[in-house]
Amino acid sequence: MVCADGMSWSTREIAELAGTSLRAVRHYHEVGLLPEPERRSNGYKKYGVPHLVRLLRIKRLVDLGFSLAQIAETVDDAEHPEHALRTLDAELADTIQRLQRARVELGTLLRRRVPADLPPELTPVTPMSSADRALVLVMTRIMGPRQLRAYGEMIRTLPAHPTDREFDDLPADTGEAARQDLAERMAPRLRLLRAAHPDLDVSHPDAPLGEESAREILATVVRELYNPAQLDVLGRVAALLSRPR
Amino acid sequence: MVCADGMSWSTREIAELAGTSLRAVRHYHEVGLLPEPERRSNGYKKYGVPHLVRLLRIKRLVDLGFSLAQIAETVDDAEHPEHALRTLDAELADTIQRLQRARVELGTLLRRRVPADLPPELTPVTPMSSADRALVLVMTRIMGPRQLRAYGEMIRTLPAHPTDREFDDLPADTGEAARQDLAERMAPRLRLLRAAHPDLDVSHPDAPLGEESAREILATVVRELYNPAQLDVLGRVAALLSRPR
DNA sequence: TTGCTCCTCACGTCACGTGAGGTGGC
DNA sequence: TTGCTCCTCACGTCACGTGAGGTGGC
Repeated sequence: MVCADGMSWSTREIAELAGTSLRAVRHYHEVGLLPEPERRSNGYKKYGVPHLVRLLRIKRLVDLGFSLAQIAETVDDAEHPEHALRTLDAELADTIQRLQRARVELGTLLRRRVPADLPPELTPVTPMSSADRALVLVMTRIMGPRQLRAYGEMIRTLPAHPTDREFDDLPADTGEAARQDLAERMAPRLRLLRAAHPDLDVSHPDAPLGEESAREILATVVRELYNPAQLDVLGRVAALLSRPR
Repeated sequence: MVCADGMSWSTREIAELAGTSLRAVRHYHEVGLLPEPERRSNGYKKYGVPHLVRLLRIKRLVDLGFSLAQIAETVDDAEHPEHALRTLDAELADTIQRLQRARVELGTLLRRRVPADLPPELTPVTPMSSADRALVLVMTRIMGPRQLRAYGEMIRTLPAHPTDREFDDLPADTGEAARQDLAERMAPRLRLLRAAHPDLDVSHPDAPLGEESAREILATVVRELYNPAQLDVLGRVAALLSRPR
């Protein structure tokens, strides 16, 4: 490939020289970013110095994070593309923030060894039933930011209580006496929790959906996540809580 | 949409509830991540609570950065997918590093208001000719890390010199006397630069390509970037430098 | 003849976006 | 009849990756 007055390169060679792939070079031809060079008599492409320089310029801008469309606009005017640089910088800053937030969550999930389907700030110290996890997941879309904060605070600080397991494992055909008994043992604790977290009140018009539909959705979800006995207990607890003690 | 025993949602509704797009929901059907719900009599899809919960789970994992293929593998087993979490975390860390490096470069480019086609560590304080810029770009691929460091150090600390512009603007038909004169005025400075940056020596077998091809490529590029008079001056300078003074 | 490199289609990837064209209930 | 929502194809996006099938010089 060495001639008297210089050198020329094959597609593979120029790709390797520039540190990109064969296909990338061809792709830059296809989109018109890099002109096709002359051919040898056998049809092989014959790249020269100008192609190498342009390819290196393209690669540099690609590595910085520019799209090929942006490169096509900026690579030719020698002036300093300040606006493009600032825009890209802002986009990168955004992306980095998103990824870092994700990493913070991943780190918390790994440290606490909890299931990955809930955000850590809504995950209690003690394990949850899958119904409870599903409910929390729905809550993240139903509640407004203020309610969610209160909800998270409650969940994270929730101490284990004997009635938790009892409720989670309640058979669908539990008798009325046992249901009433469980409700009466759950009520005082829930009363305390509500008093400790006043922002939890659903009537705060904080929600993104409006109170009406939020209530409706919540009711539907609860009805499908828990069995009849559990639903009955929840009803009894609500009745106990609505009566001033 | 409210029935006696609960609620069901249209595709648009469930998408909005979950905070994703209509098309995303349909895409999850297509790839088998989300089962299709039953239809109403008119063929409309009728989503229930299980769909909502699954969709929320998918969205959560997508937001964390998992691919749909990974989600398909992990969303079903309730156990803590530690390996997947660690792998993703490492990938995110890598990506963040890359983006941050790009931002550092962008910041330098913006502060120094220099053309974007060169890495800042190889950009001098004084403006360069486009031929010089092209040469530097090629050097980044020809030199090894050690040489590049020396080269960058030299370029960044390079003080302006009257012969710079004179060389850049040298007409192709410059007479011999003027060429010799310019070469003699350039030589002392280049001798000093070489002495100050010993690692610049091309015979360091530091390069990724091997010394032989590096020399060849460099020669070709130089021959195409500068005009005959400039090349002649470079030859005369080299001759002067090779003679001990 | 056997490898090796080069060439040109052309479809695949990933996670959807974006119409096109048609139906159903008010 | 007019809007509105829903439906199903099916092609487009972005920056290439990945063969498939053929040629040319040693």
